[in-house]
Amino acid sequence: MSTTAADSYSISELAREFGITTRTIRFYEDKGLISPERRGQTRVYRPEDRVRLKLILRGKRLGFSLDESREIIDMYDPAGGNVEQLNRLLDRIDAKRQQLRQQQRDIEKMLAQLDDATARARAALKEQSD
DNA sequence: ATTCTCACA
DNA sequence: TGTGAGCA
Repeated sequence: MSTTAADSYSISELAREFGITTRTIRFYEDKGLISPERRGQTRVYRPEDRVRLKLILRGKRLGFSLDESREIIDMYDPAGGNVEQLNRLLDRIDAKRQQLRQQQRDIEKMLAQLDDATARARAALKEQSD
């Protein structure tokens, strides 16, 4: 393992590992999703910070906002089975699914309107040639 | 190389 | 939701 010391990571190590910029990691901290320790001025990330970062990225892939991800991640209880957290996650996924379906309906309506506009424009052109 | 702040999309 | 610049 390329660890610096007692299971800690630097911001650049995490950035490299997850394919994001150090800027992004500091941004997440600013939004309250991660709270690394400080050794003087520099941030020292522990394994649990690394896990949180991984969960943030996972939430992003699922289409969750940082606020949504934070709400879910903050419920994680290292002890216990995290029943409440998992139920919250299921609720959020359900809401996201409904949101996507609504967007899907909206897109279909817009496509239909474009079809309509196309038909009208073509009809108008045809009258020119007649 | 790291931190912070301000501006910007 | 991030990024870039300029500073210390």
